[in-house]
Amino acid sequence: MGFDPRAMGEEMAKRSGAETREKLLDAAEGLINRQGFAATSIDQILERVGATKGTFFYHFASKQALADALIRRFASQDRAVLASCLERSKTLTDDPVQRLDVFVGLLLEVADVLDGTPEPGCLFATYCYESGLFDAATNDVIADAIRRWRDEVGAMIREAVERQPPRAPVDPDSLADMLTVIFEGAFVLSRTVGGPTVFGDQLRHYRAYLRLLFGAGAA
Amino acid sequence: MGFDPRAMGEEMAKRSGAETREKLLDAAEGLINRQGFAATSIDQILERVGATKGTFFYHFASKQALADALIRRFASQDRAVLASCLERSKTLTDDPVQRLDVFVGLLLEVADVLDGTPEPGCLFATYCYESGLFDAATNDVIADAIRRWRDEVGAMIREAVERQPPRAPVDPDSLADMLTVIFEGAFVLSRTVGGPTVFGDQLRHYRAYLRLLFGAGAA
DNA sequence: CTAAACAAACCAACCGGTCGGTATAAGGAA
DNA sequence: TTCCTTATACCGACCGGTTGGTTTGTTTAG
Repeated sequence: MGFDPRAMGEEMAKRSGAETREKLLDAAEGLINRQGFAATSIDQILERVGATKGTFFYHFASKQALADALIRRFASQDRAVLASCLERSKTLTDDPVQRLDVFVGLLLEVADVLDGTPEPGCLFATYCYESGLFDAATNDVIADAIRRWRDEVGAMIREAVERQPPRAPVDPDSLADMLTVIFEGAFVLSRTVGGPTVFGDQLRHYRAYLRLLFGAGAA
Repeated sequence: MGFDPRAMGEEMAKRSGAETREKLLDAAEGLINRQGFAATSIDQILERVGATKGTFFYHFASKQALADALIRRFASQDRAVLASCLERSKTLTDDPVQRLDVFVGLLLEVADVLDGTPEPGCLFATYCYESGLFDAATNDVIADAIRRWRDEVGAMIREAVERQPPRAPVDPDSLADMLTVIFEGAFVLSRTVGGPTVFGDQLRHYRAYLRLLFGAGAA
């Protein structure tokens, strides 16, 4: 968001190319969240921002390029969330089993934010249900992002399993994937039937499952 | 499906309006699964079926009407799966805790089918990520279908909880919703990173969670 | 001067939708 | 049986509007 302290008067600094680009991306993301990519026209995006066609094609070579830039930005934010929770959980505890629990606890804060968002959406899912419209490179961005969660969370789970044998046999990869599954599933649930604590409730189930598996205190 | 026993020769009965309608729905579903609704043109559907514009608008008043007919058909199939698994689980055992386990076991067969499908997709999710394109009645079909799962599975869980207090506190509704969440999440996972046993693995985690909660098999 | 944005006209392709017409089969009346 | 009517099912040319994208030129700020 970062305001520009110099230009708080009335007129925003006209000479900010990157800012206009971000505004175009923001408007596109909002519209795509409701209608999908195909139904979102360039004119609609332009109308929201208050720009003209020339401006759009100055910043993006094509609509496809917009789509690509958009998921890359989204994937970057997603990566930041993962890295932040990962790092904080490592700082807070050294025990692998506890760290896993703390990690999910930190994600619960993210879930609360999503539950407080009017129309929560995930660009990954939106794109994947229109995957036929995008080229391989664009689709790969999504796959890479999801695989990163699997790798990082999977590593944590492996450490926890090593420290404390789970109460039931566990496949670390699919158990790590389950985090993605729960988030993506919660998006669908939230957008269809709604509810004020969908993300939180589902993530708490995941945490309860982990706690039962690694049975804190009791074995 | 009901075949016409009179016209089994070679030429299909020309006078089969319902059949053409189904073919249009099938073609539309396939295309929408890959591109979404907005990007799927009527001409594309027609080309697949080998029909012309006049035929389409003879069977459907508009593209919106096609969308509506399509989810209603999908919701009807979805309802059939739920009813089938529900009824069979009731036949197989009387104990509420076991019935829940059997029910999920039957769904595992469905999961195997999905894992064997080239491009598994759920129209509910596809629509929900383009929800801005459909009217309220169309969107309601999806919400009703998902609520039905919550109600039916939620009732089973409540009976199980009553019979055998779970190892951790349980909210029946959100635990029932978790089934939908896992399926929908598995769709996204399957379509992005792929894998031959995504649905099965995730559903097995759900079953493992239930077994740990209700201590089936081992206590 | 150059980067960044505005303005407006223009284009071919495609979109959802309309419309007049046609082939076929069933049903009734002669 | 033959003829006529009627409804179903389908055809394909056509229409106005929108789409992504282009072009050419002007303006503004650093």
